[in-house]
Amino acid sequence: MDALDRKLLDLLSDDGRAPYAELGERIGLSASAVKRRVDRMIADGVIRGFTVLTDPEAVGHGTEAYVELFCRGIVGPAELRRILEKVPEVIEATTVTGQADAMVTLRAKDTQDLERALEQVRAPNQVDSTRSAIVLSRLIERRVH
Amino acid sequence: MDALDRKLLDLLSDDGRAPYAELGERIGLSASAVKRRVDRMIADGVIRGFTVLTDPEAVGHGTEAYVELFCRGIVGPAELRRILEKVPEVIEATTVTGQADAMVTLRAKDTQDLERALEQVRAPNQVDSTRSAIVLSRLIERRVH
DNA sequence: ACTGAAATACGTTCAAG
DNA sequence: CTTGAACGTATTTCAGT
Repeated sequence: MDALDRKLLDLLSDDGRAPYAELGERIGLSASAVKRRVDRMIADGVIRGFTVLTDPEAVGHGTEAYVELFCRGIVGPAELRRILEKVPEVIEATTVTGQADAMVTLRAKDTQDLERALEQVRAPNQVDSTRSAIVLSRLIERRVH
Repeated sequence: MDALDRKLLDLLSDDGRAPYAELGERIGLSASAVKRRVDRMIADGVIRGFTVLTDPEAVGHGTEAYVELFCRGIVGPAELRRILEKVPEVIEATTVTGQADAMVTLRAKDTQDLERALEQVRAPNQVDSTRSAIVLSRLIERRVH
């Protein structure tokens, strides 16, 4: 992970399908040298993969919400994962510091689907309560790889 | 946006660099038909681009936090964006329903850098207070495109 | 560790169905 | 809208530096 690798990640972040020759041109390397570096970063786990970015609205996920989870007693990460895994609208979940036990990001078609998903999250009796913040507008969305 | 388009997005979500021929094989189309669909989704704005996924730890963003922003008086989205734009650790920011005015996601090298970023967010006198939840462990991380 | 060339595979276009 | 063939590029490997 030197400066060239970081530049490569920046360029791939902008265009994950950019040809190696073009990437090499921008950082002063040949296509084969670029491939070697990308391959090494994949092998080292620095690069986890390549993906497509879509417009959530167009794909039917126009409604997003941040939900804090408060659990009854002590609920471990493994148990939390088992609960949240079953809800397809859960696109991200982490345990966090603070009063809440977990922070969950939900994506649904509309507020009705969001409500249904929330009900599923709250259904297990390990979950005591939730605190939701529905996304109104996006201010910033940076691709930090 | 039919069922085949959705399948294509699912496949590209898993591997954004998958060859068209391979994608076509999986959904029962030729490479050129796949290309036409992908091109159309790009033109329609359904596909916003392709990117690389990295291990935040390996890239020097091991510390993440969700921060609620409470503002003094009425602060518009445009002004909020101007404030948060200046802080490179801010990777996502949205206005939300509820008590908080905005939800901000921060990524930093460590807790020290996180603290510095938080200070920058709180510096403008439009920001009254913040409420942070530092990420301890990832439970779920789904690529919903 | 990088380069450049050679071989293979892929992306892209287009006539035809 | 899709196919399949033809053509232009890109990827991939490897010998040489």
